[in-house]
Amino acid sequence: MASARMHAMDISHLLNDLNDKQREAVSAPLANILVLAGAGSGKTRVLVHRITWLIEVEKLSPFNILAVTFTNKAAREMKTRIEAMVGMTANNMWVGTFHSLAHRILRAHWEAANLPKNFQIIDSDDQYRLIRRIIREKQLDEAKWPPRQAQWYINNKKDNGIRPKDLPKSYDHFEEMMQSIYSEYETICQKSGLIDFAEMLLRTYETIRDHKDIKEHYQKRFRYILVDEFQDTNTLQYKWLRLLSSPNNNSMIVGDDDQSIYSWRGARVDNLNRFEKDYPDTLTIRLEQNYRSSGNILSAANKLIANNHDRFGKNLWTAAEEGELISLYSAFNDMDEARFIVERIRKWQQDDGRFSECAILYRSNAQSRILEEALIQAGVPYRIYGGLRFFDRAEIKNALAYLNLIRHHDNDSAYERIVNVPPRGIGPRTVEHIRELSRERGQSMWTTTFDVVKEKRLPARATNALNNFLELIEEATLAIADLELAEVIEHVIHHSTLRTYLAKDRSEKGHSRLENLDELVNAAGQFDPDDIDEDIPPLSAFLTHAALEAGETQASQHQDYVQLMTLHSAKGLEFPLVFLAGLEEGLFPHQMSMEDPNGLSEERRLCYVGMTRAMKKLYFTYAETRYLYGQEKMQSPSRFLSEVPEQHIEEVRLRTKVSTPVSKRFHQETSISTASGTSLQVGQQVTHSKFGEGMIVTIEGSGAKARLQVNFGKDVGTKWLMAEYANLTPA
DNA sequence: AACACCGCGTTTTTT
DNA sequence: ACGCGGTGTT
Repeated sequence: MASARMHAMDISHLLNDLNDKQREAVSAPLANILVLAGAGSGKTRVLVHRITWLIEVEKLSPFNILAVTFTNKAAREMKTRIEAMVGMTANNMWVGTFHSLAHRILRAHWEAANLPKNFQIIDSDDQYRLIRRIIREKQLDEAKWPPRQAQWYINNKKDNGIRPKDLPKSYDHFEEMMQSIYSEYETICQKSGLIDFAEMLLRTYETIRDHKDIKEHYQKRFRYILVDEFQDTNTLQYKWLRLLSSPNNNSMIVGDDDQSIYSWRGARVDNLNRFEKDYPDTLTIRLEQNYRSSGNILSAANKLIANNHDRFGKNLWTAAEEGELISLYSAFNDMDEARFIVERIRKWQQDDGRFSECAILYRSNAQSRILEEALIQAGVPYRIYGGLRFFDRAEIKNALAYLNLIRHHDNDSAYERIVNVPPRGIGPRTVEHIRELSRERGQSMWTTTFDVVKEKRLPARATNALNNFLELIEEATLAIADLELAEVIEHVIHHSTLRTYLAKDRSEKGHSRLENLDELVNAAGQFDPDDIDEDIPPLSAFLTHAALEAGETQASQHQDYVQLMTLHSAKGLEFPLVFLAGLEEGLFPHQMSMEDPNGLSEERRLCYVGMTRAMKKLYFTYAETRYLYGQEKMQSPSRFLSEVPEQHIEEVRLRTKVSTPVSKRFHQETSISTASGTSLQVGQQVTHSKFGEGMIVTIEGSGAKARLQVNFGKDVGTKWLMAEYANLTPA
């Protein structure tokens, strides 16, 4: 390696414009390396430069490198940037998500994996439907045995590498039932050659583990393995990576324990520690210089996250100037909060800022509606990031199900989805009959449908309808043989009457569904089958693409929209102007996370993630009252606000009203005495001359300026009153 | 098959 | 409050 450097090779483009730590990581020896990369510390840059270094300096072939990410977006970005640097298309380098890589391995070793060659992917929606069907067939009460719960149980077991056969016999009723559903689910999937997302990883893991030749092949091939967002790996993903490593290869993992926000879906931050222990001679490098946020924002974020324990410990610093203070706005209610945010965004835009530089971040999706209303009212263009993705839309999934069924007639999952969509007289009874018979005979529903028609087992009407369906699919199968991918999809959408069916719906929704179908045809036209695999038919490649990649919902870069998203979806992004909305106890930190300390720490990390998205200016907002679940609720400021030192915050003053410093407001008064000498306290019953009897809900401030919130019951509702004038008497 | 009504839950999301 | 999914009615 040293000799490589002695040559007159120009490596300046690899190391210039990097700080010392980044350079250390990029040019590190071929060893196991843990890069603790703080928010905005340039980790993608380091990964990309590192890979280029491996190729150009260490002379590794791209063939010998494996780079793993969590999202397709991250994989794509990495690929693009590597290609730009290396100056060639590193086609034989594996860069992808855990799932896409697993899928690739399963395709190559389908026999060893005990899968049919044409195994199909089912997404979580398909999985849910299948589980629901199993529960129904077991004649169980869905209310008592929610499919969601069973789905969670199954995925959780798989994520921990546990098969039904590994489960100990249990006499717990619930456990027993879940086991039997899991077992049945596994049988059906195996029989029909279906794999869900968790299965992709588990099956790959088992295949590699149980086949020495395959294991050695990959261990030898992947001389260097790089993993991004390591704090998000789950147990199985860790074991999966562990299996690929050997004494002859090394790994570089990049992660940030402070940005671990996915423990609820199985991510184990602890894997960072395990790496240090399990991988020999690990070199740990900390990237602590932040290139994103101004000084104030960063210090505030550092102070907040310092309240968490068991951290690896990092101290992010920046060379940037202090910048503006964080502004805090205490809104009267959620509408006021939205109004304020929109007003500030307009101001930003009037000062030559762009809408697309603004992001409104919130804890839960329910918060978006009121923000949207305010944005619409003000005529500010916005986009909601996240939500239903393109390939998840029902109309798209229906069209894809047709294609799946045409491609693989035995795909029962696809069959069930569209056998009666659009409605063609094949009702639940008929489908039930076929399902039943298909199980008895151990053949697919498609094949069974043939039998049912041939044997005339059903009334003429149903038989007829089924026959039409068979003909439709067969006709399409023949017709598409010579068509281009986009034409195939167009043909299917047309002949399945999906399009005319949707066209009947004149509403805006129906209209957008039609547009989505057009977009699907369009997407197929743009699709490059080589992205998946050179060796499989374009249609199969496209279906795989659709299954593995949900499709972007992101606003196009060129359009000027305000970005709305949850804090979770904001990870990895940055914006000049950021609003953190709804900083209220119970909302953020969320009620569901407040009971256990780990939950609370994760909420705090989430807050940290949110704050560190901001480059120039950060706003905190909260509302004193908010509509939640149809009820107006009193809210108190989030504890996270009090964890940020006052020196970093400036309170936005309300119009003419002088507001109490937020630090004082955290400790809410519970009692006061009025000018007339009566003492009032929270929870007390009082009488008002006009509103009648009520109960004091909140007391704010003291003395002459004190405000009271009193609940006068159904007819009058809750009112804010000035203690001085309200003239309340104890009831 | 289309529509109306009822009851329930309601944090976060990728593949 | 609201929307979703399930059931029952026309």
